[in-house]
Amino acid sequence: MKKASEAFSELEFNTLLERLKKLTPEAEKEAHFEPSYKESSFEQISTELKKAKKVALNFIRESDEINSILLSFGDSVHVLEAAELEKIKPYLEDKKLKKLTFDSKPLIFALRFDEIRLAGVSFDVQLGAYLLQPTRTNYTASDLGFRYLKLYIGEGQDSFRQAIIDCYLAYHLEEPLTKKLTEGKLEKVYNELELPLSPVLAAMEYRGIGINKEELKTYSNELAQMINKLEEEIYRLAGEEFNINSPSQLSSILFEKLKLKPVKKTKTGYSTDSTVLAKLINEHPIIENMINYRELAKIKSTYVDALPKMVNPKTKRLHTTFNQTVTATGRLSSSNPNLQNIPIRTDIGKRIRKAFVPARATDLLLVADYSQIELRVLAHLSKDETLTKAFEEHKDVHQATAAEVFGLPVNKVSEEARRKAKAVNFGIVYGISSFGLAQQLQIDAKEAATYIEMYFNRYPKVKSFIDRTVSDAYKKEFVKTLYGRCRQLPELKSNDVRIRNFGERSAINSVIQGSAADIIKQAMINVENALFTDDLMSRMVLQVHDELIFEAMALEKSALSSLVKKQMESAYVLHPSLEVNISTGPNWLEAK
DNA sequence: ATGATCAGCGCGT
DNA sequence: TTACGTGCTGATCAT
Repeated sequence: MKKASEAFSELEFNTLLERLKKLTPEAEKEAHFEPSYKESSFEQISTELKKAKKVALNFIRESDEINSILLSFGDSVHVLEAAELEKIKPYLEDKKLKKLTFDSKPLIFALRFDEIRLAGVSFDVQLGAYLLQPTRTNYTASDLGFRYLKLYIGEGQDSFRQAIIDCYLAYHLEEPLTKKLTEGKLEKVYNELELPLSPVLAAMEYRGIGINKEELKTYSNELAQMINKLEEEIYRLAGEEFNINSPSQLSSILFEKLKLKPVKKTKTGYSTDSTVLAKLINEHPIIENMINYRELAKIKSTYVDALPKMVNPKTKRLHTTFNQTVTATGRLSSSNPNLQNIPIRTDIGKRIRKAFVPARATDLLLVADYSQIELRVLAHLSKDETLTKAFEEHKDVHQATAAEVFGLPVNKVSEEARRKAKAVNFGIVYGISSFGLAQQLQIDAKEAATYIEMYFNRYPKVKSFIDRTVSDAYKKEFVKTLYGRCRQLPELKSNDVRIRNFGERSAINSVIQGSAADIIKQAMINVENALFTDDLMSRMVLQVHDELIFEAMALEKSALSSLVKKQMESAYVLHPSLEVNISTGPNWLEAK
């Protein structure tokens, strides 16, 4: 049983592991690990605290409030009442006393309410475990305790016991995890990127971003009316009422009742997604209404109605959570609410962005975005002269690609050709196949294959970079980014060619996307430091993969612009160099 | 009835 | 079936 569980874990077959756990009878979970703890007062631990070089730290919290303070010097976990926080404050703020944590960001966040700035966090179990295995879905005490300390820790502990265990693990996982990080040459990305980024993210979350609730409320009513009209029209054209939001009900209306020709299948029936609807647009008038309905319903339910509910009543602002241990590539993710997927493409969606505003109407939002960071990273890593030169000469890269691939002079590149070249560029970054490109461009696979062939003809070093990356990945079963961030690729060992192909695409994309993620993380740390050094009041509030959004004090607009541009462009010395565009406005729409 | 989970879908970079 | 995410609604199943 133990062996099998370990093997699955090793291969990161997460779902299999989960299933295995469910099958484990209670009896096999014997030898539960029981951490010892004792209720202590500040006086009882003050001597040890004074002489300590490091201490594991955790809190027991209820909503935003700290109930108990947990400290460990290695043996038993001390549980102190929250009332002792004031006495411990100087130790928490002392950067020379190393804090070992299980998950530092919530601790930093919790302390902010008591106006304590946690300093000296030298170890974070979650960040370390993530860098070692970025494709795992979670990093529980139970999994990590077993993996690195061979402890049997039951899942589903009550919150008190869990907090004690986490504190214990924060102390005792430091050595084995640090050793593994060193072995994997992950110290740089750990110490210089993830660890210092964590308090920056905490500050951004804490600050939040302003949103105009009333504007969204008005918009919700407008959308409701428009949706209502479309609904009636759809019912009329269908000849009956049905749940338009149900793909299965819609499918039977379109493909059974109205006898439209199915375009593609899903696991459970015929697809009704937007590409299918687009192909059916001339077959029946109901389709156009459906397309419009889908767009409005999506915007209303996901944004217009959802966001106002998430405004913090105390701060009147939206506070996202930036997840630092979720993505396979090293990107951040954002949740509750997700502020990394706010609409921008359509006019319907743009009104959402307009509702994102600074705290004071006199202030501004400033958006700083990296221009083509992923393609620049590709040029840098591949050292392809043609691609590098395009950036150095400040060309429109998609237009330049079109000129190369289609053999046209730049001024003869049509919108159509540029659009195709743009899809090819995206395809390269994602790890291309002619089938995928064909589907994207709605052309046949043969034509797509010639585009790809021509691309590699004109950018031979991109081709050799991709080949090198893939063959390296097969050899090592992992790939690394600019900063040494690692992604394991067990898919490359699969006997299934589709799974191996996925592994190959992941290899290419992870290096490029992950390196870009490294760079913007470095930039965030540097920008944050520079804001303090220059004593600016403006603050970074959001990150959306290749852009940073700031709340800019009106008087600081120009100082902030130059600071941000300078810090972002110098975050990493790339060849071709990094380029950042900056714009400002009274809301997020007008700052783009 | 209520909650958990999956499928389908579509928003962003 | 070109990468990486979050989250909505509806359907289904367990409680």
